[in-house]
Amino acid sequence: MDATIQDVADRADVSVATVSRVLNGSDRVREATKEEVVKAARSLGYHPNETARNLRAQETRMVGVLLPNMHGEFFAQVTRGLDRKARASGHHLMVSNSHTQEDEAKAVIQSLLGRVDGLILLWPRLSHDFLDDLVPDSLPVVLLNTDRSGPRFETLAFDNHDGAYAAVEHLAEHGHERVALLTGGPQNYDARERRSGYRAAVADYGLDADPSLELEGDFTRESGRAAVEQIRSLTPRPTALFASNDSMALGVLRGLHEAGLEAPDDLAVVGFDDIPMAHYVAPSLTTVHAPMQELGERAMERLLALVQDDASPAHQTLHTRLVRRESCGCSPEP
Amino acid sequence: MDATIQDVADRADVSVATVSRVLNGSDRVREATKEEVVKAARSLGYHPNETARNLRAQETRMVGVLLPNMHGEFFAQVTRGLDRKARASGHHLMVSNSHTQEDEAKAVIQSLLGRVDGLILLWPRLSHDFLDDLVPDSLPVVLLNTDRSGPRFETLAFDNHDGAYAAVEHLAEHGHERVALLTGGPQNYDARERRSGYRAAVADYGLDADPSLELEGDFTRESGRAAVEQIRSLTPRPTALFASNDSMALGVLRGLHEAGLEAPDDLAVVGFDDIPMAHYVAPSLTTVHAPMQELGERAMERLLALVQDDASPAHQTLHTRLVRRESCGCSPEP
DNA sequence: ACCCCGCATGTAATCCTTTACATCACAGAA
DNA sequence: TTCTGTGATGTAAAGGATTACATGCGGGGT
Repeated sequence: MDATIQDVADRADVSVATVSRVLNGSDRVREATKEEVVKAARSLGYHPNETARNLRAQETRMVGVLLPNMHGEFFAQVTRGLDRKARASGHHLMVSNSHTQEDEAKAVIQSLLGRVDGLILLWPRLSHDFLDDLVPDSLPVVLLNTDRSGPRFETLAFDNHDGAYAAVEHLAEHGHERVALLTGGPQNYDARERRSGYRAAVADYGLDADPSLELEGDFTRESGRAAVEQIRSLTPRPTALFASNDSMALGVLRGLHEAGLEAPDDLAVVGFDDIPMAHYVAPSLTTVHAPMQELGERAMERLLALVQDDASPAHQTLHTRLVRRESCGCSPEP
Repeated sequence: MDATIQDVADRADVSVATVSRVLNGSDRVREATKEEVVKAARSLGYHPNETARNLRAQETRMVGVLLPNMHGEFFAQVTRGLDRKARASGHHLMVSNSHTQEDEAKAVIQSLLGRVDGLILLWPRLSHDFLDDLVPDSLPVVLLNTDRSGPRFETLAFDNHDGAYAAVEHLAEHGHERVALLTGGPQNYDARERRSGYRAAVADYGLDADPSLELEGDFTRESGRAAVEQIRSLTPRPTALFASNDSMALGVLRGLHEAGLEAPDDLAVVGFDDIPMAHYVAPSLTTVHAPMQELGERAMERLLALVQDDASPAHQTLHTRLVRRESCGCSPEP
């Protein structure tokens, strides 16, 4: 058994209150006593039991984070932002990824419920009502990249519509008239918003509005790769493609390579997210930069404000911007 | 304030003991009482305070995980494995990534100390002694990809030496005689082991043992990209390269592309890790498969065994195997 | 008719820390 | 000398859940 504060008190021949005072606030305690206590604690290898502390303080300084199991790099970036901010204010992250089923996610949230001071959920197909009766009113929640309806939860999302619009606009400026879309599935919030940006740009620039140009993907690399087959079978063949995220765009580049084709000559490609890998493929990927790390940082900032009762739930949007590289036909930016 | 077990007991007109019994073991309790309690709990939106539970049970069912801030995809894979196993046995992950400084890591471990049942550290430059007096004896620890010396901590690592050997061997079989090495830095355990595998193969196959063929990298994509410059300035120029991880290998592919060169014709490239992206670049990357997710799963399994006192610290190695794709000059496996 | 046993439930100790309040000793003032 | 104020330290009550042990009630055996 680990040493308790009582053991330290005994060893230093003082009461537990004095030990606690020395170890925390260093209230007025006589210098000699202080030294005695510190010595005793060290010699016993004493570490305060955080659980008891948490129980007493009625806060855990822990934040629950729920992530979907896709999005390798995307996920890593967001987590980094979360962790940075959390640590800066002495909080810890309890992460849970790889939940696919709704009931599984439900179980995870349930099990997190009594242990965390707040919750950050990245869960693109979330329905609000569902959360409403799962989470107690007293628990602050920040939702990332999801529908911003309810007044109860804070939300934070990328400017998906404008980003997608800019991507398609750029392809139109390159002279493309048949621009395909690779979606991220009908359920996903980001995917729906990006599709609406695509459609708006198609309409505004008078591009070919053929519904068969909208191909269904699921945000995985593999679905991007598989889409190449479909694209080649379209007549007339599209000359450009907007993929709703970078993973799929990279899959498309791979698919093209396997078919002996190449971007941008055979198909101009633009992605969304600007994951680090977008730099490093050949040709490098033109994409819409989404500030993933900033998303994490802002989310944590806001959550901690909510926890400390310094704020009430709001709804923010993070701006995106197009990054021109090779896959659209530009020469890369410096 | 959230409802407590006492509130539920009052509402259901029973004692806290009965409530606890109903909510947990469902000991022998009269059916009618049970229903009454459940109803009361539901109507109050009661969730047990996990902190109190943890204090009483003397365990938190939480595991601390410390990761370096590099290795985007690598990290994600390992975490996935950890999470899977943890959740399967009702445990939670407290992760901390992006620690770079040693004292920062120290602080993180300190702050984790009273809150977790065990620790999993992925920390390639770790020195054992350092941990020895930081972590109390009673806390189980699993070290990943690090030096396997002490008897106190469990360790788990890839078979780096054999994997690297197989990679260089394969390049030799392709007929290459000047095979360069891109290292992961002198401090890093994985990097050192992989270098020793490279050297062994170079010796066994009578390849050019020129020390200037060993280039220093740091496991980042950028260092791979930068290495291309150096490789081109070597005389005679190496015809093949073994990069100590996939991130750097991908950087090399990118660097080649920028220089108007291409693998495998201008330089055959083999990596290490087999991150998912290795499939998806063009040309696809021949690499040594390291079972990252399995590493995570095994680590968690072992840690939980240690926590439950079902085991004593051991030292395991996970086998690696070469995956032939395009960047070495092979045609890809089916 | 009496006793005992078992089932359903209650009482209270315990986990470890923090902290409001109590106490004690001593110095300086009257 | 006695009283008071102050600084250092101790005592004990939370905080919320689990659980060993205690209690009380009713039915079955003799």
